[in-house]
Amino acid sequence: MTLQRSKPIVDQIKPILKDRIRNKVYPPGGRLPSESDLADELRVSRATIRSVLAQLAAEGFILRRQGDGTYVNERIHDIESRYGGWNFLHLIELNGYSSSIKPISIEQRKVSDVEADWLGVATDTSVTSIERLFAADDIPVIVTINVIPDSILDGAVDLADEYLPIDELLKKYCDEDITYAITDIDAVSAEKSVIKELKRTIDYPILKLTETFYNKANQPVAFGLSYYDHRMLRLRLVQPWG
Amino acid sequence: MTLQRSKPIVDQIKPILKDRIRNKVYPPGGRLPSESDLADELRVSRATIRSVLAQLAAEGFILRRQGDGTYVNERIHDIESRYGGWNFLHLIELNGYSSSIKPISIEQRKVSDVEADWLGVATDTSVTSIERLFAADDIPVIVTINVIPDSILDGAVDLADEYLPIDELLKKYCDEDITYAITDIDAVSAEKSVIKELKRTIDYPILKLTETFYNKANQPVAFGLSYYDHRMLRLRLVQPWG
DNA sequence: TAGTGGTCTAGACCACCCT
DNA sequence: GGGTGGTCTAGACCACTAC
Repeated sequence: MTLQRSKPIVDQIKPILKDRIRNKVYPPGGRLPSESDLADELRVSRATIRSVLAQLAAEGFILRRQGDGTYVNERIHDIESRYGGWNFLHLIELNGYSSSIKPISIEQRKVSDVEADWLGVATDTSVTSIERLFAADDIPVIVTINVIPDSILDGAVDLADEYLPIDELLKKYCDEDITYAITDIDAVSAEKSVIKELKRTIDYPILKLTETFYNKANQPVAFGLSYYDHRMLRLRLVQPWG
Repeated sequence: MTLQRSKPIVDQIKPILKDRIRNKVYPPGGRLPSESDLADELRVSRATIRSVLAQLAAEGFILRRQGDGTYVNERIHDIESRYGGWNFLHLIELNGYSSSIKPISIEQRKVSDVEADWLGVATDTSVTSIERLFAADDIPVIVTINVIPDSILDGAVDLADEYLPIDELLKKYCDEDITYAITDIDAVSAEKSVIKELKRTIDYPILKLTETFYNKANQPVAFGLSYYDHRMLRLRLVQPWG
């Protein structure tokens, strides 16, 4: 195991430890080696190890107890099924289903009022809208509509890229990196347009996620509306306290 | 401004910078002093300052750009209204409403099946259940039911403590600190029992939050069910990317 | 008491942005 | 080029837990 200088050491070590947890080299509920031991083994400073462990703790993978040790959180075997990060395909797989994605439409059109508001653009702005359906074991569970202003889009979106998550689309077509996202969560009765895609009976509520994505310059670069059938796929948050 | 040695410096500096942002010493969208300048001013090392700034960035308050500077995120003036942290009274205030809390009941009873499942206890376990109503401008918006196993409770809960958030209750009556919480989010039709408290028409969906709280030993110490009227109070997440 | 994680320092070098 | 944040090191001391 050799560490390269090109990539941050932290980003190289994190997947190593994640793999060890996944492969039960460090078994569920079991203790990890001490910071010093890990630092020695991986030939890095203790501060670097600490930085990695802090990230894993923030994500809930490990629990740290002063004077005691660092332990694998056995309750979070499916921790990546939590909200945040946002790759629906991955999310579905991690919940034990086979995932598939079905493009519904790609079109250029004027923004809606809601979209213009969140994106902070004029109401006659042209956008590219991508509507997609995610299925778990071929059962439709999520419908998403993503909207990107044409002004930042570098060319038309290739139909072959319909499966790409929003952050990769932005990277590929706008060279934009998402810095953070704001999500509002609502409960809604399944509207007719949505019901059609989700193929469910009309009378039970689903979750509506209203997302806005910002770049490094703090400008909104994309907007998303997702209808989420939580009966198949739980929307789960892990919140470190304090 | 003198820093004490007793409390971690990071925890002393963080509120200082937060205050400066709130009081617009560092105006919205404006730039903070460089890490070195802050380190000099506050008489700490750059690493310490960086640790504070990393926390503020993770919470969305500031944006950091390599080679450029650190900026106040003007979009997050109401950032504390995001989910996580979990003090509903505070949340309501930050949304610009006057907040109030109305205890509905405190009782000792057997756990329900759902509660027993989440808490990992036997079905005949005795628990203390606290049901409360939170109002914004006197309009009921949240109903919460918190459940704590009597086995870890140190004495009966005083009626005067009904206004305490769950983490403070656990601290006071069990001497337990919450390490993390897992929350599942559902959309539900307002059930009759809930409707009664929320005083709404029956036919629109609300959010149901199912929370389990864990201590340092990774044992569930409390369970909560909250019904959340998102029409008055948005449920908002801020997600740092990457 | 030994070993753990928690905090903090001082300094180095790098990547990046702006002018 | 000069300043910024990003990464990393080596070492120190402290607070806490388990034994």
